[in-house]
Amino acid sequence: MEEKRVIESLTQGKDFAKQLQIHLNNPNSSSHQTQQILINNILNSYDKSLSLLVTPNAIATESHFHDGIGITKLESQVFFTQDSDHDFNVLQDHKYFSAKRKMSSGSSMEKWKNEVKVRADMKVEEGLDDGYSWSKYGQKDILGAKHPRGYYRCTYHQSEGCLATKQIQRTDNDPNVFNIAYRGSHTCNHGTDISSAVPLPLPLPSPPQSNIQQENQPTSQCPEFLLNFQTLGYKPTTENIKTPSFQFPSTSNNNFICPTLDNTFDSNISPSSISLTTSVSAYFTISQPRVNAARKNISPVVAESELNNVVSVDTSTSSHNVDVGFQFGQPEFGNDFNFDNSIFFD
DNA sequence: CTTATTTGACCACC
DNA sequence: GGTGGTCAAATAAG
Repeated sequence: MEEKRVIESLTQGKDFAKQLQIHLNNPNSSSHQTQQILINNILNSYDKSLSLLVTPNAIATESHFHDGIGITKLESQVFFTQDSDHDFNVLQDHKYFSAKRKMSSGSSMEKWKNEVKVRADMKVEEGLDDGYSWSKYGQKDILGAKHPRGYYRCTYHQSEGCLATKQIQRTDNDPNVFNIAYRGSHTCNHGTDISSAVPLPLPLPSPPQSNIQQENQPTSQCPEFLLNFQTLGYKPTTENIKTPSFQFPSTSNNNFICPTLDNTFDSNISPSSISLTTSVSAYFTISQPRVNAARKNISPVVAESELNNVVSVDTSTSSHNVDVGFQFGQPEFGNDFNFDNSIFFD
């Protein structure tokens, strides 16, 4: 397993190097920051490879992140528009929820798998849509927290027995930043299809901005996922999905930078890197399951943990066909995507 | 009318 | 007993 991870990491580094080469050959379409990002990605790929070889134990910890988040990010549907008056940033925090967070029902329940931080410098009530349909079933004031925590479960909890749940809570420091915790696996047929990730078009990065808050910065020891974007004109919960507002935006002036979802690159996405994305318009999504029926040939019925793994894997492997526009190696999941999840269950 | 959300009550764990 | 998570009736929205 370690070998595969090392190979994946090295492959990612290679892919980023290719992207860098492309950018260097097309200076007009590539900013210096973009190139720096790619360089950082390359270096971090090597760092990861080395760490995997030197400290195999780190893999165990790392796997938590693979298990934990992923899908929430990959499935996040984010609409960026340059003409927006809003400034919307997303900080997705790849944290494996610690064992201390237990469910009242006891050990039989899954622990919270991950936490996503979502920054919304606008009136976004809750966190990002993640491609699934959620229904709120409770809200609770949390001790020591300024803002209540919302409890959501999959809309198909009753009809299909889907056990996926998530919690959304504003952070104390910044009400515009949300912590989103996920638990359970989607067993419904309505989850997002990761194979349908919509790649964003070139060209790349617009001038950087520097208004990004740097709280919860990722570290190499605790990979976190960060995204920044502008304008997210939607509310979470089921409306996002039902509303066909998620349409691929005009690409003419849209730039897209999407950090890879693989923790390999989490550490790459430094706040400075993130800032590069703050002025761009972009849209990324894995799919609109109920909208895009063309992808039904690819089973969306994947346990969340699996999807999380897919995220990680695909980021590392799919970078082979990563569009140059994806500065952080945003995977482009093709329909021929083939995921061998066995490597994550070693 | 149907569906989703709100919110106080209830339950389990520590 | 305090706290977090869930339930379910009431309410709101479509």
